Amino acid sequence: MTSAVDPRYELPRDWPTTEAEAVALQERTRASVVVGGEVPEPGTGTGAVVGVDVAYDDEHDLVAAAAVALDARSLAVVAEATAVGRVSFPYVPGLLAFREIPAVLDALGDLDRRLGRRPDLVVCDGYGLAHPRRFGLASHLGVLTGLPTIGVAKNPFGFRHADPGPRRGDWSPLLDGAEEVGRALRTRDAVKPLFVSIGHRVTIADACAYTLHLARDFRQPETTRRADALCRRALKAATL
DNA sequence: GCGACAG
DNA sequence: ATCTTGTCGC
Repeated sequence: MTSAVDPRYELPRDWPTTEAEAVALQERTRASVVVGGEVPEPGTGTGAVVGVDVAYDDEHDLVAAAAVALDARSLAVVAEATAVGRVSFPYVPGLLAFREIPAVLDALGDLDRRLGRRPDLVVCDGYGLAHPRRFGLASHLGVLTGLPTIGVAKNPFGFRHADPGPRRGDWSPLLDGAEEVGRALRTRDAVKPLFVSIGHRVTIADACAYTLHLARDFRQPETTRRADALCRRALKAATL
């Protein structure tokens, strides 16, 4: 007998309600992250690369998530899915996953059914291992779904980094003390770098290679741009 | 106690 | 994240 809903896209029963529970869950789940693995070379895969993002309307207590699948080679949009729900957790630095993942899982599960297969890679807006407890949004989503994930953020959070060279592709280590937790990666010549980190089942080199491939025309990856536009539209539609 | 702080 | 007009430039 086949279950109607894939359990890999369901919220765990022990999903936290308080900050203390959330931190404790991160501490005991961080060991499940897999660093390294094989994903198809950027641009040569025959599968789909998925971008996820979330938008909020705190006035109406609404949250809208979007998951957009792009053809790994052409970057053309092949499938889209959205999910709307109630905001269930406040924004707390270090606990972003608990605010975004519920809606993201819903959208991702729907997208999987529409695609008819699992994505090659999921690109998240935020961090993976570059996190106070090495378990940011991208890593958490990866562990829950079992999918390869990466985190691409627009800000360095509290981490240190030297300014990368001026050209697209130039990068410098993102450091938490002496530990390298990710990379500051320049995706466009003379434009502010992005901050890339491993989510789950990928190497940092592949994470950066994919980010560059997806950010061919703009500073941000095409996956993130499409997902961002879609979740904003879904939020407006839900508000009206 | 003060400041910093992904989205 | 979100509140927000025009404006400079490709």
